[in-house]
Amino acid sequence: MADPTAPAPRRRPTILDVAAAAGVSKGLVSKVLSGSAGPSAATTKRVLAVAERLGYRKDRNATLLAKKRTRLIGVTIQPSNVYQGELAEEIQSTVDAAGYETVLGAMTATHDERRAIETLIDFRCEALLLLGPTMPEAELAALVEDVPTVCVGRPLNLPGVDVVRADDQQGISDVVDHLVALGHRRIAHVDGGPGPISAVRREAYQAAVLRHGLEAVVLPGGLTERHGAEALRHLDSGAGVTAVVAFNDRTALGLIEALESGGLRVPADMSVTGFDDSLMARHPRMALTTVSQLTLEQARLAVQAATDRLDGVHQERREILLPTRLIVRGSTGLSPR
Amino acid sequence: MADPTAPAPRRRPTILDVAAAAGVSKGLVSKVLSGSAGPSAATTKRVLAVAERLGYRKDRNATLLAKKRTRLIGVTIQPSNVYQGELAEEIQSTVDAAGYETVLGAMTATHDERRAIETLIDFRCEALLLLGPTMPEAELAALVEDVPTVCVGRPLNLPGVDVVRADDQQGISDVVDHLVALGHRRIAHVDGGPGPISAVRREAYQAAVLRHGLEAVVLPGGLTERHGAEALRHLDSGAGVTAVVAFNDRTALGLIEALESGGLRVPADMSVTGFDDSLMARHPRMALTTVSQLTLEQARLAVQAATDRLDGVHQERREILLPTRLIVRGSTGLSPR
DNA sequence: GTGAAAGCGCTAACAA
DNA sequence: TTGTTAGCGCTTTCAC
Repeated sequence: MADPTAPAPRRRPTILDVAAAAGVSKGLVSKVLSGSAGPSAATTKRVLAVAERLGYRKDRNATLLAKKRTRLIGVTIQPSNVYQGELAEEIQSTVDAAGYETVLGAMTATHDERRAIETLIDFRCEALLLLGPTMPEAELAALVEDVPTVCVGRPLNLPGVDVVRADDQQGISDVVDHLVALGHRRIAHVDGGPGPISAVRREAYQAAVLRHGLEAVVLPGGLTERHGAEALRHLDSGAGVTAVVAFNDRTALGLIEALESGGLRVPADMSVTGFDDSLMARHPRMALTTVSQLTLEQARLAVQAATDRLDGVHQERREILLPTRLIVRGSTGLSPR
Repeated sequence: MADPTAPAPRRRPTILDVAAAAGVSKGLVSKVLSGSAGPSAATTKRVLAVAERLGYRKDRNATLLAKKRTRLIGVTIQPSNVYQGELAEEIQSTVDAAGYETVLGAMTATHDERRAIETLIDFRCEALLLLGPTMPEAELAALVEDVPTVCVGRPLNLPGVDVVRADDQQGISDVVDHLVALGHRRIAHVDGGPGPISAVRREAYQAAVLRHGLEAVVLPGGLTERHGAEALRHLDSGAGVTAVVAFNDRTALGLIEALESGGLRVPADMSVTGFDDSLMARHPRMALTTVSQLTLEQARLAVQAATDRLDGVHQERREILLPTRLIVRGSTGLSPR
């Protein structure tokens, strides 16, 4: 019951179709389409017109297979993470400008970091940008052994892997100085849980309070509002704490929520600080004192590090620390005692 | 000055290397690696072991080129958009479970929607999931003419394109009903700017106030806090407005910020509502009355629509509207008059 | 300036 | 069960 008037199941045109329609060889078409010098102006024009008319598009898989270099840079990302999203967007633009292309490898519940990285390698990416990788270092080392890799946003000490991240230590140190200047003498820290960034901030906190001759009080925490709220339970053991340095903005906001629902005022009874300078921190109702990172700059430098390696500019391992900036808002005030 | 002890620039092993090392043909290796029934248990074991030892990974480009079907589903995404990130994450999981794979096409400043879609098509994606596409409809129609496409999160009336989105009309209608029940008789709307979703919500607002015999007051706005704040300028022409239905949470929060910095109290002097039920809306300091969408359900249904088409389950165009839920919080209260 | 032909690394149909 | 072979659609020498 075939309908003779129905259009043939339109096979997507190949380079051969274009070549035939333009009356040239496929080799010439390839040269025209990749913009290499050689083809005459007349041929170029004709081929381009035919390709356009046929709605021709190169098959990317075939192209990449045939090419010696792919000029592909793979980026792992957790799509639901706002910071990584912003990073990825800037990375994409920078990579574009550098004459490379990006491939995103999403990490989700069913698709862990290892799989994401493997997929990117399978695409024959020439370099990898890992946004806040969480894999065990040894595994990661084995996985990216043969491909230039840049780790963004967390410390990582692997031979061939460049690192670009914010100077968290400086950021936390500034926060503590700020609180001390306000007269606080008992300053606690809500931890970010396991993970290398938490460790950096925790240690920075400990070093900073020690420097001021104060005692370190570390409360178990995590990355989200819930963890911040729960940290309060550990706080109320009457230790006389008047200020809390939270791991990040979300943790801080969760803590504030819990404090206020318990009848305490911020900052009158308790000062609280965050980290990230997120959108929420900026709203006057929140007015969170926090630390701002140069996110876009991180993206640019990470791409730079990768392309520099690919272009043979540098060989040795690089670790780039970007400055942070303390943003003082209304969640911190003079110590009540 | 070549160092004779330096390892040869390790060429990545191909299927031929594995075949040679295992003493079988590359065809057999291919079968083993793709898990097809045929190879004996002994061969399978041996080949797998060799592949493992050599650190062999299939070249994805070669694989995809050789295969008849790619089982690839392309997803366009604005990485910095939180909702799209959440959607993408759930989409990836669902696609995974359906035996397909996703490819993300990021849209950025240098890489617009057209390019993102073209790239996905170039990968030979079998279907496309467009998250909140913004291209002109006619262009979009021509672009996705030959590939099954699902539009997520905005209305779109194109012959072959399925649509999955929240029932914004219902959501806005509920909001207006809620305000009217609180005694408000003069309710304004801060618009979301150009774009199809704004149109839907604006019209829903107009229909809803009309239904209550009230006058429609539409203020120019946009998607972010800034637009919400600016809307205030248009509001203060003493029109006696006591409640504002903002396009989304961000617009609403910007408006609240501006109102309060002008000395007005929310909701005592003015009730304000948002849309999205974002993280910020939930914080007690914000306590924004808003509308919640079933984001994850949208992701699942969108994937379902795509795979159903690919599996030949349905042919006709589908438009799926998901219910919304009014979340009443502290930003709305009794009308002051 | 243009064409011919040899791959790129894999799959899949067919033979053995 | 295993091997052989012809592509997949493109790039890239190397002649002409």
